[in-house]
Amino acid sequence: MTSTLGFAILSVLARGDRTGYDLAAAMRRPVGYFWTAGHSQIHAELQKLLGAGLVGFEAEHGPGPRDRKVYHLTAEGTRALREWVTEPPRERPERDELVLKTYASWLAEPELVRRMFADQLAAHETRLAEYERHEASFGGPPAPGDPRFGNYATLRCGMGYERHRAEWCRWMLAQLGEG
Amino acid sequence: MTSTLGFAILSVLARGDRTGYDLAAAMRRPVGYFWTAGHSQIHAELQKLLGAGLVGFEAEHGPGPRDRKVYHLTAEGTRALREWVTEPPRERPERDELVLKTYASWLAEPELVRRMFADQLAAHETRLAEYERHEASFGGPPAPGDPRFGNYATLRCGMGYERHRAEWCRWMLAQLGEG
DNA sequence: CACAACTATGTCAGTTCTGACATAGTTGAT
DNA sequence: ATCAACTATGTCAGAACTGACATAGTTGTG
Repeated sequence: MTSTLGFAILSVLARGDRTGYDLAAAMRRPVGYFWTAGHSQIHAELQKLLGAGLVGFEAEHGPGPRDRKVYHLTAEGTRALREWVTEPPRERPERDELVLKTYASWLAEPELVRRMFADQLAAHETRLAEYERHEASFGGPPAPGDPRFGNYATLRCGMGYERHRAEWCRWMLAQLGEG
Repeated sequence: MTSTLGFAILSVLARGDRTGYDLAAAMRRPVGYFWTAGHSQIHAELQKLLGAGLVGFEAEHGPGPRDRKVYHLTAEGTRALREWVTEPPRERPERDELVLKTYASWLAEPELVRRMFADQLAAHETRLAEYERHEASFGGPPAPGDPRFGNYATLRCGMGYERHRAEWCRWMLAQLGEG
């Protein structure tokens, strides 16, 4: 019944109480690397989670025309999240615009395709360097019971992904003939 | 104006004329590896492409209560597709349920997490073996102007992806402590 | 002091996407 | 002969998602 977005929100809330605004910020970074949502969607989903009793909030007088609401997991929310975590994931990433373009790339001018992949390669290398700097700041993997383990493990996945993508881009450039 | 799904359809049609049914089959395999759509969405999108003049069709008497319609690219459709191919892709995959679960995995029983990753690893190894068998059937990379190049290049991407994922699963299992 | 950026909430219209429902002829296996 | 699977089209309700609009106090910079 609860959507994956709902569990994404619960995952962030499990690390500490947040406002909807803070949740939206987390949905950009670091959660945005593997799940995204705009703030309008988050406010709507919070209403559903509230209705299902998985989260609660405390209101305080805040900036803007409305109360500031700090959301927290309920006991039931924690239980639901814990159960969801180890259920086999149904979906693997199934939409990838670059791969779709590649599927149709035989139609296009090779030089333009080459440029697109060169740009992609540069972007992947930049991102990998960022991730590596970020990884260094951890100073080794946290224990699997530590919330930081989640961040570290997803970062490692991101690093592997960037390496795989960069390698594929290099392979594509070799196929297309350099320059 | 045309959605990415529209271009996915045009990409399939560029390889030969198809019915909506055939397009839906292609959207499962092989296009489904990087872009998915149900047949209801495909019929709706075909109406839009028709309205935009990017595709046309020829009707013939067919099974079922309605005519069978064989769709084809128009000259304008080919032009639009060719232009789209080398425009920089805006999106990279941004929803990955397994990674989201990993982000919250510190909450769960390590043994259950371990099992989930062992299952994932097995699935990736199976898929990689399938892809490798498929790759062997190509007998080397087609030239970049050949439609089969699109299939081959996306398959290579899939192989790299499965390898990267399997490696990450193995790393996770090592972190969690084997069995 | 002015102005920008940030904090913080929400609505709303429109698009996309999913899954179920509906219909009906052809083909192949037992 | 019967039955299942396949070919082939489409609708529809509802959920998910995007991007714009709306409001307004606080904080920091020049």
